[in-house]
Parts: sequence; C-alpha cells; structure tokens
Amino acid sequence: MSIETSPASTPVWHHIDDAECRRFQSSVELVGKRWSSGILLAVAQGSSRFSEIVATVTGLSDRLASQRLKELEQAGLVHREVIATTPVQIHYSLTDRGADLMKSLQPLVSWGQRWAR
Amino acid sequence: MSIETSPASTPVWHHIDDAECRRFQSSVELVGKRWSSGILLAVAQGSSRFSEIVATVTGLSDRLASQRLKELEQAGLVHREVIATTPVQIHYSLTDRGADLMKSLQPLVSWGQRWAR
DNA sequence: CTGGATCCCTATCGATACTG
DNA sequence: CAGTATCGATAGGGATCCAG
Repeated sequence: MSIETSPASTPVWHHIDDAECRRFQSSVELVGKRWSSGILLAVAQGSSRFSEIVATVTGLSDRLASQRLKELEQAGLVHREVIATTPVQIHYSLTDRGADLMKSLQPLVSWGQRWAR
Repeated sequence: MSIETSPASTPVWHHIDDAECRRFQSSVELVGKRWSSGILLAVAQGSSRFSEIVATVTGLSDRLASQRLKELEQAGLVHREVIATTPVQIHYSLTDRGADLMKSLQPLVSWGQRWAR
C-alpha cells in the first residue's frame, strides 16, 4: 500500500492490501481518538505517572485517561509497569513500537506546519 | 514540535507549541474518524463520483459519506466540483493540501507494515 | 496515588424513506 | 445521481463517588 504524487499530477494508487488497509485504518482510528495523541505526546515527552499525564494533558479526566491508557497498552503502544512501593507507583512509557509510531507521526506534524493558516 | 528517538534511548521532546499541538490534534482526529481515511484513500485512488466513493469504501453509507465529505471539504482536504450536466455530476478530488496529507501519512502505513503481527 | 463503578447526557451511527 | 430528513439504538464523554 503506497501513495505517490507525481509533480503536477494526481496522486496514484500503487497497491492495495486489504489486511494492511485495515491495520492502517485501525491505527489511525486509535491515534485519532480524543485524548489519544495528547496522551502519547505526554508520555513521549517524559510524563510517566498517571497523575502527571492527567495534569499534562489539559482537560483530560481520570476516567478517560484510564480508558485510553488501557487501549494504548492493548495496542502495544504504551508499557505499564507496576512498582511495588506503598502506595504503589505506576510508570507508563512508550514501547519501541509506540516510539516508532511517534516518529512516523512526525511528517504529519510537519504537514500541519506547512499548511498552517 | 518534534519528536526524536536517539539510539537505545527514550524519545525526547524538543519543542512544544500549543497552537501547533492543537492543529496536529484536530488533523489526526479528523483523519482518524470512522470512514475518513477510507474516503481519502478512495479519492486518492481515483474515485471521483459520490456513488463511486460509496461503492469503493466497503460498508460506507450515503449519509456518512455525505457527512464526511463535507467535513473533509471544510478542512480543505477535498475539493468538490459541480458539473452542470443533466443530471448534475459532482466530482471529488484531493486538494494539494489533501494530497500532501496523504503523502505525510505514508510513514504511518510503513509503520503498520513494520509492526504487523 | 491509581484507578474502578455508576449515572446520565449528548454525539454519532445505521437503516430507512424521500427529494431535486 | 447525489444527496437530505428522520428515527431509534448505541457508543462516547463528564461528573461524581468509591476502593485497594
């Protein structure tokens, strides 16, 4: 699956693979869910504790933070580590997969810059 | 706003700009909405007529196609052209901005390939 | 501190029917 | 052909309270 734009021409579709298409779609839908990108950015930034993430992402509630983190963990993007202190500490971090995703999202950031109004 | 991963280390946050962050978030949320990516891919592929898009994107209904296309048009990603024939024909195409978006999404496709299970 | 459970409200969806 | 209108069902979200 790839898309190319030749100069002064229309985009061209080169190859479609259904499974790949679904993977792409589910990825972009997860990341596109409300708060997901904010949480990923916060974690990428260095926020590791639950309350830290909630504080970093403006407007994010406990409930949604919990829910999204669970989804992101299930998707293998975020790693959850329990540290047996009292009280218990939880550390969140990006998995390799998650970190690679963030790098793959960088062109999208640049796109936003290029076309800023 | 940029994210980097140094070898064998954790991702590093270099710079945050709130406006840029919101732009990024709203972009990814629009593209991440159900059917959006499918529609964009269909149009990038060459589907230009309304019914063609609906037929190309499996499971997409008239109503949602209409709604998403309106959103994508408002976001400046898709161009809608009315051709005064009888009956009237509508042609959809990617704007330059939309085509550039699709190119910026390519690393995400590659990411999906790299981490396919 | 890190969430889980509940309530309740709104947005969104799919299906169906209809129009210029 | 290219949508719009309407409706009931469902999912998502905020607020609040509670627990290990």
